[in-house]
Amino acid sequence: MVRRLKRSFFGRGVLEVAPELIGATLLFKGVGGRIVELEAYRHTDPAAHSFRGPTERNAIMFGPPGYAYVYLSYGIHWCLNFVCEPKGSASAVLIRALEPTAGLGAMRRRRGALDDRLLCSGPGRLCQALGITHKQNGFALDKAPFELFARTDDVEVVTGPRIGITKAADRPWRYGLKGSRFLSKPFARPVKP
DNA sequence: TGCCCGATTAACT
DNA sequence: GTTAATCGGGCAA
Repeated sequence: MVRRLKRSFFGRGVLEVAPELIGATLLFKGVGGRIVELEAYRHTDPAAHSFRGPTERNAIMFGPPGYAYVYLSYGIHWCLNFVCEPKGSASAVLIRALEPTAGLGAMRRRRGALDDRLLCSGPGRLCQALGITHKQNGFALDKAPFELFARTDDVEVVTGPRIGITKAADRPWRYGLKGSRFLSKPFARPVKP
């Protein structure tokens, strides 16, 4: 039984929502896959875009949950977030990697002839593969052209420090599907006692 | 207005 | 391992 995720799914604590999204399926115009990696950002978190208050860029983060926040990273790459928590809490999850399952042809065309492992393994890569840009900023996640489906299988979720940030880099708010071949980077193996 | 730097990636050595 | 590409946000002046 496939269950569509509604906007209300996101109206809870971002640290609660984040692990539940691992294994969920994200499609944009029928192209996408299974979410295998993401990171949580809260407005009380110095690494979050919303930390210093609302601006033109981050306005969507301060709106209601269940919408897409898309921003340009390093002047080059688009990155996709899902807004979480009640309106005004300005928290979101950054979608960092997908296991491609639908529309492989379109993804290969947009990304160039690469190893399928590199199609969606990174926040900029997956936006390029799905064709997501600033035009989708503010789109509802439970309405076309977006589709989101809850996971249907049991998954094992691993956590670790977030990637590519300098502030609050110690907080373990990166979540991944254990053993996935489509992570942007491996998670550190637990150290033996 | 000017300057620095970033929730990144690919192509280097 | 290192670094260029590329540009908007945020802050100092």
